[in-house]
Amino acid sequence: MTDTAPRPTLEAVAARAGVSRATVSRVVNGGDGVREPLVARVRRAVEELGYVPNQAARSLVTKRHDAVAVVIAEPETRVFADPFFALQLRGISKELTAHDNQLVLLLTEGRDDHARVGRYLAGGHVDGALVFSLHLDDPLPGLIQHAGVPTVFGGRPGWSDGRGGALYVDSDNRGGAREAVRHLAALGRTRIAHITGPLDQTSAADRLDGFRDVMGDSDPGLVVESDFTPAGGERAMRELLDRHPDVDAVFAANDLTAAGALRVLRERGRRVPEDVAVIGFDDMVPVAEQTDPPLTTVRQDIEEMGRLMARLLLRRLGDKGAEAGGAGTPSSVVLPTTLVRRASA
Amino acid sequence: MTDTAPRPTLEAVAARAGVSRATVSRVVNGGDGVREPLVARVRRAVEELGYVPNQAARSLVTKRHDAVAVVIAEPETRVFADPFFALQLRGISKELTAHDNQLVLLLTEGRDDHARVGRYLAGGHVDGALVFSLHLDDPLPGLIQHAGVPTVFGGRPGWSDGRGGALYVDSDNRGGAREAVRHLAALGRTRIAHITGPLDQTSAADRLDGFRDVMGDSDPGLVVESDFTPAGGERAMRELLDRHPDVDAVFAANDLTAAGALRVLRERGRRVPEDVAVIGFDDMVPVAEQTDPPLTTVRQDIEEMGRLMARLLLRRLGDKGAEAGGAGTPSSVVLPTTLVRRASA
DNA sequence: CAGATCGCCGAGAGCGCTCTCACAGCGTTC
DNA sequence: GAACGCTGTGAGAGCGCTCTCGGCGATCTG
Repeated sequence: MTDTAPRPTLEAVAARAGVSRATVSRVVNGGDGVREPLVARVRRAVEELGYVPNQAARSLVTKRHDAVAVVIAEPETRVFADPFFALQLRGISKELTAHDNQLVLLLTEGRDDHARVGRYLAGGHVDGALVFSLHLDDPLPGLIQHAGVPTVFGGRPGWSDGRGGALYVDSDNRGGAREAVRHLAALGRTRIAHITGPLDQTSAADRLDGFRDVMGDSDPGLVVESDFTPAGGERAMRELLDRHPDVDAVFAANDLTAAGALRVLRERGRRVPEDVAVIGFDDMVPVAEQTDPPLTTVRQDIEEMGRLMARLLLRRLGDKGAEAGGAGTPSSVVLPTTLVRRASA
Repeated sequence: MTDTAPRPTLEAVAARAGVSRATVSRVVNGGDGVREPLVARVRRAVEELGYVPNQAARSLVTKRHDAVAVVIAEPETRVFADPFFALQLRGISKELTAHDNQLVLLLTEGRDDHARVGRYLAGGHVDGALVFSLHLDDPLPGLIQHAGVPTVFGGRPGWSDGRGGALYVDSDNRGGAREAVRHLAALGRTRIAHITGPLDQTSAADRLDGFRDVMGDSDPGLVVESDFTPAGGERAMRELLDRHPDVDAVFAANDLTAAGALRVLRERGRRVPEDVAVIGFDDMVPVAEQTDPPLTTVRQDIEEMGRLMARLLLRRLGDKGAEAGGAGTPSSVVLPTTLVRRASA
């Protein structure tokens, strides 16, 4: 409640320590090239006055902000239905704070927001951006690249193959899907179906590719497109059961979908996993553990993805500066997945 | 990749428009007191050059940052198990961006992080803070008050009764609990139990109070302390069933706990809701809809809570400045809850 | 129609910091 | 013992903006 205590400036610290502003600045920023007795004196003055550098003034001259934007597009859709982004944020946050960077969160919904984000990023308020954009046709990535802000994407952007240079971190959706389907096959299942996610998202497309890697195009009827929701899972499962009553295994593109499928299976009197084995994707623990039976699924290390995204970006930012150029330019990363066996397959 | 295009300054815009820096500044900040032809000329120059104000320079003189910190303490515990914080964040974000404020996210885990956050807030990088601190003994709120940053808490802080002035937004945990228990009573249940959350959190304590408001202290054995987790819910339910086999209704302090209880009930052969009616709290949709049977629960408007928190803070910040003082000082808000009837009660 | 008033605009100071540059002090070399 | 390097320190400019203040033309008053 003490209204705006006048925060001490460099000048004040300098006066108290009996040195110049420049020396205090040097000490505050690492203390290279200042002799020990002075360093101590300055440190003490800083301590006594409770000096904290004014970031605005600093940024003004360094053109650095030590801040990174995290852009999450269209949160309504999916983001907040599961802890996916929360975990990524945690990973990002850890890495960022470890390097004294701030996290500016930008949530967007709809087109006008895109413009706002574009302006913000172009405005040079942050040093870089971490962007989550799920859909192929999202204009956001384009805007951002246009803004010229160093960026790392969460999940492979749909267009990244052709053009070079887009940095991203993704998990091995295709490999994970393969593993899931192989597991079902190893269980002796022969009529294995796949309920996909929305195929305009690379994660869903990649999981479908993984499925096909193992199953081939043999019976296209066993692939039903869906939308990552439980309701979608129910619908797809019904369709599947009607068209192919002999189906004995289902690989669902995510856990929510699997949960929906599970319900329909029970309702239709199929036992899981005896009659039909089910595997999900994501390992959304609160869901996967609550289903009946608990869901076998493919886990991705989400927090680690976040951490890696931040690390990649920070490294890129560092390279531009005068950091040790030894590490070379960073490149995109695809993280492995692991199959988590519970009861459903 | 166009390395740091030299962003245009006020000076540049002024030159192009043939006016002074001051005039451009006026136009950029609302344009009061500048005659129309000039306004238009400046606007055009801004457009043509793609001018974006340098926030650092601006903050340096205004001492305003148009940024608010959101502090989430100890995310590991509970935060990321459910979409609770994600939804709050969304509400906060909406309100903040509507008033052109940025959201700086600070996630903490452990004591050293507290110090870091304290330093950051004291450093005056943001105009205010929105703080989520779940536990009574959390030192963070103290630190923050000490830092003298205008703050709004998410959820009633444990100590706020005695001391004055702490602004918070909470949902009506006590009232919601009362409603839940009354609903069970109206169903004709007489042996109503309560599985609590961790009682060092005000939300859990308030829900217990609400339970007692209706049930009195009649049978203390019907209250079992737990921890907001599914496993805790299972444990508590078992204990309850062992001690009171005649229990015919359970009010669980949250949905996760209720899900655990449901499982034990089924395992022990009790039908829900016929033998035992169950109500949760939170309306964590992905969980509440997946349980068998779907969970009756108490919903709180989480996104609205976030929005309100931001609104309160913004208003407080505005008051300090030269805004219309008409609205008076804002005060804490308690949001109503609603009972969502599904199948479990 | 003179004088007071008002609205609009420009000049200039200064926010708190970093960074370059000059210079002081010291040790080294021939 | 003079010339030369160092290293450590201070002086000062300037980052891009806001905001006060003073000037000046236009309007209002008596």
